[in-house]
Amino acid sequence: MAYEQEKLTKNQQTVLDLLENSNEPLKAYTILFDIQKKGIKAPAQVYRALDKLIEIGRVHKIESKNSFIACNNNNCSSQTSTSFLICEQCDMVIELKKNNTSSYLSKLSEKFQFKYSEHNLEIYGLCKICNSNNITITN
Amino acid sequence: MAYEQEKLTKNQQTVLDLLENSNEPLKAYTILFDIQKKGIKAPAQVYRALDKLIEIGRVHKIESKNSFIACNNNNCSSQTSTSFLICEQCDMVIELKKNNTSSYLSKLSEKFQFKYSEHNLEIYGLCKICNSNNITITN
DNA sequence: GGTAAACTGTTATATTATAACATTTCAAAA
DNA sequence: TTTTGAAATGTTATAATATAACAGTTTACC
Repeated sequence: MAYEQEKLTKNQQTVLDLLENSNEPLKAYTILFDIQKKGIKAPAQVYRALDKLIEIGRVHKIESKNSFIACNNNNCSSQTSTSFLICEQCDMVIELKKNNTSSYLSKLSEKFQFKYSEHNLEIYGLCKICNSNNITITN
Repeated sequence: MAYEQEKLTKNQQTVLDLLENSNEPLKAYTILFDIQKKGIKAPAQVYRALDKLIEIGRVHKIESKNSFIACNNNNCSSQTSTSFLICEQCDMVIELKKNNTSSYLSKLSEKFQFKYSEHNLEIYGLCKICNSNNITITN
């Protein structure tokens, strides 16, 4: 464990701390609001920190929600391909590791004579907990 | 062929015509600019037409590009799950049919005790033409 | 210690999207 | 064939998301 991680600056660390302690993806302006007490006052500061964190693989963007989430994979660094399971009910997100999907997507691309480079995959549905709650309620 | 299609209104048809004649996904404000000569003057008009076209499955949104593309599947109606191959070089997009991915994604979700409902999949890479051009150029 | 690259703080602005509301269209029920 | 109600329209205003630009500061490192 404990990969060598790039050292973060104050703003980057502040944004990452917030994301790592969140149970769901956060929007940029939510982040801004939540860390104003730490001296970050402008959107550009948040977006810059996010850009860097994304670049080094510590944070990912969930495109369909304009939201950001801390990476939960130790060795995601510089990975631009992401796959998420997103619970429609509680907003919890599970991040899948690249090896769960990349080879399949690469092969799928080949069928269309398309050279795979990277991907975003956002799967919506119900997490285990919400699904079992629903079953209980509706029976 | 020739599925019974829901009848479109003037604005919806105008927006759809533009998208169907485009070689790449278009942004909402590009659409607005391109159809101002047809009497559509405000963003809300474009977004309303897009919302409806998306709802009935004639148009899809490519989330990572904030762009819209006409559906090239005759029977996509009411389908919210989409999969695209997007060429990084020429912006061409191939839309995959649902049966290419859904069962795989559904099974993948199950491994994480997650109940699949729908998905967005955006694969980036090189289309056949751009890929072969590149090979030619770089050799 | 000099210096280049990266980061910061700040103001302004661009881009993407929706709210709100009065009016019009149009198909289908009375 | 009226009426009526849901959907669509035109319009103005504003919200939400994101970037540009620039001067000043910190940091790594030679």
